[in-house]
Amino acid sequence: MSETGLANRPTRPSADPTRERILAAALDLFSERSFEGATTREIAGRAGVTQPLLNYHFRSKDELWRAAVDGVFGELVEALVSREEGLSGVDDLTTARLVVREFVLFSARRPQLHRIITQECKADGPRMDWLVERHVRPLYQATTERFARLRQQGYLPDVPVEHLYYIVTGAGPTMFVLGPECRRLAGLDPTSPDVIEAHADAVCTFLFGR
Amino acid sequence: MSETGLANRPTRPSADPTRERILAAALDLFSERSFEGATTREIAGRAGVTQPLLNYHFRSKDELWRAAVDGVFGELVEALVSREEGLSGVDDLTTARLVVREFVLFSARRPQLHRIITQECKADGPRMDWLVERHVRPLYQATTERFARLRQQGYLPDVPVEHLYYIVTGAGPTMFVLGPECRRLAGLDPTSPDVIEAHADAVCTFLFGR
DNA sequence: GTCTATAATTAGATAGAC
DNA sequence: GTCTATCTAATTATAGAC
Repeated sequence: MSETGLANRPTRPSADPTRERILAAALDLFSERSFEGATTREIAGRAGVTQPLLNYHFRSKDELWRAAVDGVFGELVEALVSREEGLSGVDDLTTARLVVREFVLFSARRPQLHRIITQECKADGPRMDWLVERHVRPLYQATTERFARLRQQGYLPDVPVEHLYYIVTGAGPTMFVLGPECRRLAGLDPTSPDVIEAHADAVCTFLFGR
Repeated sequence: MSETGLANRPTRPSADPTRERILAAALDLFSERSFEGATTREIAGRAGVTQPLLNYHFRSKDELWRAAVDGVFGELVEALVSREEGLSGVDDLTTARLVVREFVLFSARRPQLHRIITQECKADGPRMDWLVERHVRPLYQATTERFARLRQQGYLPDVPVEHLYYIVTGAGPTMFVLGPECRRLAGLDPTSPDVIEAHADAVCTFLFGR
């Protein structure tokens, strides 16, 4: 996995608590309302500071967005890498199951990541360009390589790995990305551990069988 | 299916060509850029008219959005209903396969629908409220009822239908929702008939087995 | 570092001519 | 119906005090 670049990614350097509160608020609002829909005033308000302070800590709205995105992707990579590190000696199928499971759990914990990917990758643009090349491509590489190995071993149906990638990244996170809808529509709380477990089970059942 | 209200939905009344061009441009831009990200000036520009004309044909930006959304959902319901109408006497499993397949084909043809659902259902708001109650809930009802029947007959694994719903609405459209990303990342053209067919096959294999 | 005040830009909507 | 011109409000970013 190290050849694909997943592991050697920097964690954010700053530990300024104000800066961190701004980043957390920015991630929430950007992911819910999209880049244009989120206003810097509201981000500041949720972080408990005034709006011009964002321009002190970050050069622009755009740079604030990038910093917030770097944060969540760092968390995802950290979750996947540390999950896999605890599995030396375990067979490929079980490893894959557990990594996919970890991916679903992460998607439930931080649906913001998939919300932002969906917002920015619907159309070409400078933010999509940055997002794909910096963050999404390494994950795509690692994932499709894993799926290819599993398919060769007969653990997955004969489906091209590109399609498998979009099936898994769709089936896993969508319930959590559409959390408010899910609550209204299905009467399920997508933040409850039971629901999250059930969804991870469901996705793994379809992917790998019972 | 008629009890769930899928069939008795009005088709849009107007046939004014200018109005239709505005609606088409609005659907594209709203779905790519989100409600706030799409400007009425750009919608007007793509439709080949001036910005104030939108306020002549539609009371507000909000009403324009609703009209555009009514349009795509009308197309989806029309596609699903007419697909099923051509299948009297066919067994339940084959019918389900073909309806899911039709859903994937529609998602490839009109990814705008899922882009808009994703944008609006990430957070509660007046547009999510309207969208869910008017359009999404009837589809959710019809879909989960179908899945419940198939599960009883043993055609689907023992997974709660709510999870099945989010697995299918995630796995089917995501490749097309993220069309520009897919092109860059996987080198596949998600508008090409071959790719669309392959994805429909992959989703059906994933869902119903070979 | 964090604030108040404000500049510069841009958005959606309206008035009124044709 | 469609246009030009313009109003009002809201946005990001900057200046400068503390």
